[in-house]
Amino acid sequence: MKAETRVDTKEAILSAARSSVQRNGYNALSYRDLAAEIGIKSASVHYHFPAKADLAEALVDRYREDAGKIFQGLADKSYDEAMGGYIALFRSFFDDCNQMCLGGFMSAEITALPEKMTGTVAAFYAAHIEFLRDTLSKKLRGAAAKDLDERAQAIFAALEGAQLIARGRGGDATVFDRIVTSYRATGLIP
Amino acid sequence: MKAETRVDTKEAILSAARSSVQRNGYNALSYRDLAAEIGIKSASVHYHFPAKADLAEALVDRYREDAGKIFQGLADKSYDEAMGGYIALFRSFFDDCNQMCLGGFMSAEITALPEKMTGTVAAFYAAHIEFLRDTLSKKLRGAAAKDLDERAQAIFAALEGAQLIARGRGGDATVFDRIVTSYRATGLIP
DNA sequence: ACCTGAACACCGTTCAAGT
DNA sequence: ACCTGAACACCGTTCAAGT
Repeated sequence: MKAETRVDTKEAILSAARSSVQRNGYNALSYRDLAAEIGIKSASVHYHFPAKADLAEALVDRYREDAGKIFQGLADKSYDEAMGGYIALFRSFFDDCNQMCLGGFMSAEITALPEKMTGTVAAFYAAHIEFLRDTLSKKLRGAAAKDLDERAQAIFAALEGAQLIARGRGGDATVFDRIVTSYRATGLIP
Repeated sequence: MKAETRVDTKEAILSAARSSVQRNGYNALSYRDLAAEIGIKSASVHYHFPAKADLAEALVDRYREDAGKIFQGLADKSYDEAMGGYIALFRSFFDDCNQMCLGGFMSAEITALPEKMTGTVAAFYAAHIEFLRDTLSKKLRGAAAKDLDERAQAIFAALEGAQLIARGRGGDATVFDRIVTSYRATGLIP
């Protein structure tokens, strides 16, 4: 089918937009720049995503799905491998132009987004908390479900913060590494 | 003197801009909205701060100075009071329209700012690390200076992350509180 | 010294018009 | 179904002109 051989415009928009937002944030994303990169006009981007908020919502949904696949791949691994893989995920952002987690950007720029996006961002958080809870349960066997949830949320927040601060330091991955080492040494990350 | 009785325009710009940036970020700040709020024209804002980046730099510098004054007020307190006061500072952002730390926003939006701002943001970080290092030294008496620095950086990053995630949850201060409780319980914050 | 109106090239968004 | 040119009200920035 033709539709499979040619590059799908909607997919091309999502891909380029995701890269741009992870580099510069949602407010800095330009429909005209995006269109130019793909080779269409900005009005065409509006055909697929009427408003910027629609594009943002699609981006976060897709982003959460992709994270879910990675989490699935780590699900049957040991605690050390699963937690190590999860942390490596956060670290990988620095390999490509000091990018940042989409969820972190959406939290910062949440006021620029419609109310509806609150639920979209919450769903993204929930996916992370769920993975971390399951992973932590491998290590902290006797722990209550509520305690695992609290710990998962704390580790997620701490890693987002480590990424944010390392980004502010020019995308220095060793800053991220040293902070994570402290998280492990103090016992936040078991 | 007249200059003392009337409200200084430059000060009014800085004050309004700070509030706006802490709510919505740097990219969302509008010179025209800012001018309208103060009662001048946007071209007048450019007279005081030629480019938005100049305003951002002045904001972060002022912000760091204000933080320094608060740190001084906590300097001669006990460890518990100093650390408690520091954490209360982060929590206070939620009391007023889900604001965020200026440093956190600048880290996220660092790509929208000129290279020069890297040093400005770094100076802001350094002020926090210094305060935390001095505070931690009250509790961890025998610790090496390097270890205190690492721990200070980790706590700072973790608190920025807690604020970011609670902001993404609609500015729920109890989310921030629960995360901080985990930081304390696990030993990241002694 | 401080402010302004007008212009510039940008921006998201809309819509009638094309294929 | 998908794309586009043109228009709209916005944006940061510049500058000659005002006081």
